[in-house]
Amino acid sequence: MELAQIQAFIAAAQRGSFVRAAQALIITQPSLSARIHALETELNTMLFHRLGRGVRLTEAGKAFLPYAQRALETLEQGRDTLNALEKVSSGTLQVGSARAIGAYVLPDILARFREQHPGIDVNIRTGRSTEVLQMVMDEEVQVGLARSLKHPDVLSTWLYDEEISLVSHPEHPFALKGEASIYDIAKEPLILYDRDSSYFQLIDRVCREAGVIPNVGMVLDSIEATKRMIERGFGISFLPVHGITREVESGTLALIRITEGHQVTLPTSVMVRRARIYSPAVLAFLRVLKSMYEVDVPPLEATSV
Amino acid sequence: MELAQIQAFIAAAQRGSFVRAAQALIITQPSLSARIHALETELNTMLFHRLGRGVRLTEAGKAFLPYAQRALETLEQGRDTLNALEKVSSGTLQVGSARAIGAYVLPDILARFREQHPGIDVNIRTGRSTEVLQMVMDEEVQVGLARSLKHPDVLSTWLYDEEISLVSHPEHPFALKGEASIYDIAKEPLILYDRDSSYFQLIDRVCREAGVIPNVGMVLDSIEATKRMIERGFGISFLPVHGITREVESGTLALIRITEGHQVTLPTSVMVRRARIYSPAVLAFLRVLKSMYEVDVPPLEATSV
DNA sequence: ACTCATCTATAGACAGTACCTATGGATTCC
DNA sequence: GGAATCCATAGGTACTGTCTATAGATGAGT
Repeated sequence: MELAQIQAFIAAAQRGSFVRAAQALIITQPSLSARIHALETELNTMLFHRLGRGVRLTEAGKAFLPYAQRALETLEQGRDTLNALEKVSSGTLQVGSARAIGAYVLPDILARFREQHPGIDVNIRTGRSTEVLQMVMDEEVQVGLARSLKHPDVLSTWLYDEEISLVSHPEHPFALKGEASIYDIAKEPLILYDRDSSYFQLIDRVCREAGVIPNVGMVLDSIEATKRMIERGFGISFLPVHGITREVESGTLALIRITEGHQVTLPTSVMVRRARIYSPAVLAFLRVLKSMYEVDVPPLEATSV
Repeated sequence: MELAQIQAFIAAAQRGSFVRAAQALIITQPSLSARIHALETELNTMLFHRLGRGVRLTEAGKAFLPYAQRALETLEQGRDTLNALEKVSSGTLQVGSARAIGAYVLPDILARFREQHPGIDVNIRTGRSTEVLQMVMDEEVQVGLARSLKHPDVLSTWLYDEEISLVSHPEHPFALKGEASIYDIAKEPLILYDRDSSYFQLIDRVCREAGVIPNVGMVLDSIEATKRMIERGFGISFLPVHGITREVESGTLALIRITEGHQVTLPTSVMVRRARIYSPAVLAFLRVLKSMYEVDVPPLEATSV
């Protein structure tokens, strides 16, 4: 059985004539006759009575017709679904981003990306790093930017280390001195945010490794809220440097060096689901990351269809 | 799009490997790879991610798979339906018959037919001649035996004239005399049957053409009941000769000649729906009729598949 | 890190197919 | 009875779908 035979069968059934069915399918009448004959041979039954002028469905033909029509309609619906999907995803890029990256780093990346690829729409979804990993796994997004996490089905490429700095009010004794020791830090009320985040766990780990128990004054739910509290003198915090460049330049927040020289960083990666081939939009985005961060992104050698 | 491509797509989706899908479809792996590639080219989308070992459906592939499976299932159901239809009708013959023919003439025909074609089952459906015509029209039966009726879509071939004879009790004055006039007949209680049948209309017409009003004593519902009443002396009747041969031979009923020489007959035909080709069983049946009645039956020159 | 196994994709050859035109045979219409 | 129309067959041919052989890529094992 071939789809061309099914098409011939349906066309002949609808028109009662091999000649008119052939015209409709833009083939010659002997070709259509041969298609019908081949189908009847394979099904081992006559589908049409041949009259002097035209044809008429047999009982078998009448019985088979609904199935034939439904099968072709189903394939047409499948094709339509793919076309709709293509329309939706063609020229778009889904990016998953950890919150800190999404708010303070991704805008620069997107500005550069849009310069070079104005026709590609980008949809951003944010979450914690583990959530971003899952989005990539489930193909809810095509590309993820987050703290480096490992999974056998995901290809991660390190881009940069996010620098985390101690921050205080500009008139705080730490700011006047320009530096603070771990011992001093432990005595100040510490403002943190997002107890479940990798950032929170990082700060907690750094303090404990330094042998101090952090004096957590409050836990907020965002970097922005944290900045406002520090500006009002309610405490100090560790924040990603990318997130406070504007406040530091305007003098409302101060970066404090740690006397012992501790460097706190979060390695940040780009993640894609492992596959042989990536869409042009994904490849374009990875090229922008490569040029901005001057690192090799492995999938870039793969070709697309 | 070809069904072979759909089959390859489904097999690969189910097995996650072109090699195993090819094995399942009993083709080589490059053939399967080519089928998938052709399908993806026609649909203008990737259906599979190619991994190092095996393949995985893309989102587009996942979206298309249910449609592909449903289409193949639908065609399989269509094929199953035809197989079931074939099983029902293969080796069987549906015959529609007028009641008088079905009871007294058809048995001889069927005896002869079964001698020559023991493997063909015959299903008989009876009714009045107009009902038999409709059965042939609707293809509820393949062949009809009834009073000759005309329809543009039905091919009728005369077989014989059914002789209708006056019948009485053997000790009835008519039987003793061996004949009766129309005048005499009109004075006797006439027993008829099936007021709506062509036979009833025939008798009524013959009497009126002879200028007499039939003295209808009773109307029964079958030839058998009519015979029993005549045997009990309740009246006389006109009956098909084929239907009373046994009673005449055993002396329980008598055939009465009509003095004026009236001959009452019903022309009897075989009917088939017009078509170019007939099944072997239909052709076999028509051949038996041809040899029994020594008439040409037109469709016999047509060939079957 | 290297080698081997496994999988998909490509290239070239070729038998089979699906289409064409021409025309035969049958039926219908005038 | 002849013309028109329709379906079926025959012969020719360009194209297709499959094969084998092998290239290229990835993953597993050592």
